[in-house]
Amino acid sequence: MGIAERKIRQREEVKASILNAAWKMVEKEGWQALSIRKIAEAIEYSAPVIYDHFENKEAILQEFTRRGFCLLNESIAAAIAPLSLPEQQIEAIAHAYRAFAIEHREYYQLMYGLGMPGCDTVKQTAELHTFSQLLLTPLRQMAAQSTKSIDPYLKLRTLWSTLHGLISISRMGETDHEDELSEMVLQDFIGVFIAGMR
Amino acid sequence: MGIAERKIRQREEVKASILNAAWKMVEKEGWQALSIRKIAEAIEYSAPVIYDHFENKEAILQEFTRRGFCLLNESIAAAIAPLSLPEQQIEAIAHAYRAFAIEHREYYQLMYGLGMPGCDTVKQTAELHTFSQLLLTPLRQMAAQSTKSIDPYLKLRTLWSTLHGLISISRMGETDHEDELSEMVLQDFIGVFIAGMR
DNA sequence: TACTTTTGCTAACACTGTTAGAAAAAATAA
DNA sequence: TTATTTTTTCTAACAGTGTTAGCAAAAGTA
Repeated sequence: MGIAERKIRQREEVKASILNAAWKMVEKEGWQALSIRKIAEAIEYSAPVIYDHFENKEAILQEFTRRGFCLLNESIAAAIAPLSLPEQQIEAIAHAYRAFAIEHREYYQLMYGLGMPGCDTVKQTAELHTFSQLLLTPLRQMAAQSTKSIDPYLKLRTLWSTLHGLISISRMGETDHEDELSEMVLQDFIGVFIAGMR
Repeated sequence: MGIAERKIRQREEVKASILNAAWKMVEKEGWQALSIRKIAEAIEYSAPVIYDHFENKEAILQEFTRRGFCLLNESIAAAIAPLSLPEQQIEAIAHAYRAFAIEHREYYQLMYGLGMPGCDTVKQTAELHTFSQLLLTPLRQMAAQSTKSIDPYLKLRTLWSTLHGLISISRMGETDHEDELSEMVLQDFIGVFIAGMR
């Protein structure tokens, strides 16, 4: 009986179309404008149908948060893959992080709860662990090579904080050339950060 | 005719009670729970009265953002006042910033649009300029003393970014001892940051 | 064809910010 | 004091929001 399979397939098609429609809306009008009723209209179903696929609106945002971190992890993984020196890897991570935040504006906004009621969602995202490990590996290598006594977790936090802070502050900036400025700040920070670990 | 004066006084009493009621609600239930109707109920007026004092809900949030930056600026000014060495001042600023974010959780959340639809409000806050100047002064002094060629604006951004990132990332952390960790990260960063400017 | 299950819809609840227009209160003028 | 004008404040409504209960229709099974 392939009928059960078809039902599952159709179910997942609807689920995909929900996320699809939601994403289109976010791209056009931002997270604020996203509403269950508008998604329903876009997929040509009534609003309650959405609750057969997602527990609530939060769950939809959670799914996008997860996807965002997946994309970010892939970006970073790809950036460090061709490099072997931990210093170079750290620099590559920083640039990949910034590039992701600029390229995938909406994703980043949601992931870090900037102007959204999805702030508590992040810590429940499993992909965050992968992200940590991705940064931790080169930091551990550098800590091992260093003459100083260095805590890789501490450095992970410092690096991550500055990267995220850089994006956040840059986003609320007034000037038009925020991108160039953030590029320079990043370059400057990375230099000091790596020098501080040697 | 003291009657006009009394009217103005009464008007401002109502305005103050709006902000008062709003703040109490935020302290108890967070920014998400703040609603015009609930404020109206608390001050024992009908909802439209609020629009005689504030253009819209955003304007109320804007006012709190302004107040938040005032408080932060005062905190920082008080912290650097007894110190003369720019290095010490920068360190004091960093600790004052962190202390403010921890002590005035809700203020900080609003000021930087964490989980709130008041993200665009920040750049319209005049007090932000004072804040910049407060950090810029010791950074300029250090840049002048340094053998290197240092851009104080660049360093301002780096410092601010890391401070804000530190708070943000720490807030979405899972562990209970986030405060101790952020304290250590801050200490570590300040060391590297100041060393990098000498 | 009759029965059962799944699916999807309408209608409603309890909210939200915001505005128009009427009613009540207060201040001014006669 | 009475009449008029101005100011203040309210009720009611509009257009939304997320979410749920319960019914009708479609689809699958016997």
